[in-house]
Amino acid sequence: MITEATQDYLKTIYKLAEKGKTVTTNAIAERIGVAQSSVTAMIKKLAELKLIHHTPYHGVELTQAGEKIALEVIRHHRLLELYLAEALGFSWDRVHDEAEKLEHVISEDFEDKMADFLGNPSRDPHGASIPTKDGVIEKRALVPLSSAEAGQTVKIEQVSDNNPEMLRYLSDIRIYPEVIIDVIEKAPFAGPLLIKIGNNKHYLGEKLTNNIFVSHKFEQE
Amino acid sequence: MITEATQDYLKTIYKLAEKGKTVTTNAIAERIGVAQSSVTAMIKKLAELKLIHHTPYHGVELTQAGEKIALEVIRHHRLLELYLAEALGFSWDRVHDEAEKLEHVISEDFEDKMADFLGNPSRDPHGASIPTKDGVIEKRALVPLSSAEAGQTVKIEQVSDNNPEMLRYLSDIRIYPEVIIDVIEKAPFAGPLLIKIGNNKHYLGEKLTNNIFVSHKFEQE
DNA sequence: AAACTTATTTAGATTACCCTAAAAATAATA
DNA sequence: TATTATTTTTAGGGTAATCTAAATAAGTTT
Repeated sequence: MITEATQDYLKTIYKLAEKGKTVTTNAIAERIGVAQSSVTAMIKKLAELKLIHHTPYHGVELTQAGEKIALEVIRHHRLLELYLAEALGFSWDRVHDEAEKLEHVISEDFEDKMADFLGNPSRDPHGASIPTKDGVIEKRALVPLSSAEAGQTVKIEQVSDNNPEMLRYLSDIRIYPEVIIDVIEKAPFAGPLLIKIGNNKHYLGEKLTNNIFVSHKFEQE
Repeated sequence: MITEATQDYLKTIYKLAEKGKTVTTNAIAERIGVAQSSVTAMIKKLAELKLIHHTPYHGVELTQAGEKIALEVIRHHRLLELYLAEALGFSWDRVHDEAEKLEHVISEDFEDKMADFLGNPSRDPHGASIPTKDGVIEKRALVPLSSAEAGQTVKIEQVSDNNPEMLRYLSDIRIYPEVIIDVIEKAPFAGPLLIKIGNNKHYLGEKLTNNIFVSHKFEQE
């Protein structure tokens, strides 16, 4: 039986791997919020179940079976986030925590009925891609807003979903997926960005701009 | 922290107590589907948490604190059942199992939003009363259909929610809460009942009539 | 290469829940 | 009342996930 903890580890490994870096024991421990030794123990278990490959001292990789489970959990999570927002009127800063608990317990039937209600959506409220039922996920080449240059016009594609306070601020200043913004200036040494949204300008610090992902307008259309 | 298992035991104790009989270790074990010794252990824990009173060899009783938790879980369960049916189109034989898992993980916020969406309902799809947010539950004097006599006209008030197969049969023959039926004849020695619903007649065995709860029409209005 | 730092793993415990099998208490019957 | 049957509890274990603290391996500096 695949436990909730197992699902959480697989999901976490998937997300860390997505960023390109090798997935270390440490990184998993930090992300999940457990001791490193707990991760070592779980890694051993996951490797026995053939859900990951583990090269001691050199990190882990999901097997196909492991990735399948990870994507199922992620599908649940993202469908839930959108469903909670659309059907129940949750604000976008609250959907993550609720989905985090529900993702492990809903049935296939529940999943299908949500997907149906939502018209088989491809993005969650934060702009993240929703894997299909058979485990296919759209891969987009997004860059953090922090890497944009003064003078560029970019489109907000996605924002991190796990910091409610940040999400509230972002909605205050009208930063959502699909919004087009202009980068007016960029202070040197990874300093704040001055951006323009409609008629408003805002300075955004690095903490923020690392968690906002954009595509360049000219690359889009 | 109140664990899921704790919630399940309290809910089960509440439901058994509701039937009038004393709540024995055995009854709890059977209902939850665990060994008796597991129940003994949990009883010890619940008594330490002052959620129940325990008289060894003579059963348990919920304290006020215990009943409060039980009613919260029951509220979650019944709101969820109705929500799943109304908002997501679940058939009434499927809502129980799904609600059984979700009831432990939804937030207060989720509960409130469901209640809102449903217009603060007082009954779930099987006719069971939904406790209010502050733990008040309407108590009705219902009798099993098996105790009705030939010639009586009764109103279906509630049916057991935990047997999907039975629920499918009941909806096949149009037995739902609020439906009025006539008891045509009753075979002796707790035999089957012949009932009339609209223009159709059906024989119902004891297994069924013990799980259908009615009120007598003349008592109602 | 030796010494230090950092990352990872092992060792040993803890908590929550569950189990089987045996013992003890209570209730039912001869 | 003594015996039998039933119910409940104790005794002793197991699994899954977690922890702290100590040991080991790998990577980095001097």
